[in-house]
Amino acid sequence: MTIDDLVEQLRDRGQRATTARRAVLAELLDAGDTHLTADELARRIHAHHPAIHLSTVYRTLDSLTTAGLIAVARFADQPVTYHLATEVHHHAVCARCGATISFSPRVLEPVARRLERDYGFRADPQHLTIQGLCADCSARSGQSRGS
Amino acid sequence: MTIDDLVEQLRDRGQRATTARRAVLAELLDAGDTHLTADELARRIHAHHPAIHLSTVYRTLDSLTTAGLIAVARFADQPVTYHLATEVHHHAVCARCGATISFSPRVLEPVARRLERDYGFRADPQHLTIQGLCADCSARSGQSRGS
DNA sequence: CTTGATGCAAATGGTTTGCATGTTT
DNA sequence: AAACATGCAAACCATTTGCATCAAG
Repeated sequence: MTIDDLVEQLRDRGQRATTARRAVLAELLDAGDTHLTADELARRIHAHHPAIHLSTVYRTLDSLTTAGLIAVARFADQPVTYHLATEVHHHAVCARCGATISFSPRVLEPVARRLERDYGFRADPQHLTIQGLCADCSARSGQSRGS
Repeated sequence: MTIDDLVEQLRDRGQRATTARRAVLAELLDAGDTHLTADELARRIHAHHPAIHLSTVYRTLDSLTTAGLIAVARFADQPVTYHLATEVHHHAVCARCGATISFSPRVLEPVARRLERDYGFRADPQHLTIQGLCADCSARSGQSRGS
């Protein structure tokens, strides 16, 4: 997966390939698994393109999301984060220490089947976040439970 | 489940039973399944207690959440909503028409088992929202999108 | 009467928007 | 050239906070 691939996809969806969009895609590609907020993206982009404004980053993220190139992830109270949509995944977040685990959509298949069977609902979970306790914290805390 | 029950629970957790808290609990009880935003709550409360300030509602919601009496639900871009924690449930939200289905935590058990087995992660999903298409929209799939 | 909750106003922080200008096609 | 994207500053909206006052235990 290269920036040119992404730019091509962009064009295929009828969107223009501007400097800002290339820059956003480049940074997201560079970030790998890491999810970035609009602000973090803007900061990184500024290193190479000081003129690209935060508001443009927001608009760009919006276009790219609409185009289906990137996906949005929402963690608790934190600002929204973005990542390439190349591979869907979900998160398990430890409520105590904040550790996050990524897991495959396959894990949710039983749920999807159940919702389809019971309600005719066709689940298409884009980015789920499941709370809980990671192995370490759950070992350390025994039965007592935090908020 | 009555307001007095709730107030008792509140006291049990060492929190004070103030007018604001009673009012918030009363409205949430009255709302039933409907999830309310802080603003909606404040508006309703104003009918009986015009002096209760929105910021107090926020603080109250915070206390009640900490006390475990109410739970938070986050829908897409909308402001956070609250509901009584009497019974945990999750939501399937139609990405097209916005229809929501509530489903039981039992549906998620296979996922919880899987996360525990694979990662030692003990899931405690407080309020999940799964996107997808409701039966109706998925039947007439391919149309324009409402809000 | 002590601790904690409230009202108010003002601040915060993430995100959006109007408009004139610049860039992509 | 036409359509669209951008920079900037200002608006927006949900939520939070400092502080003086008030109510619950």
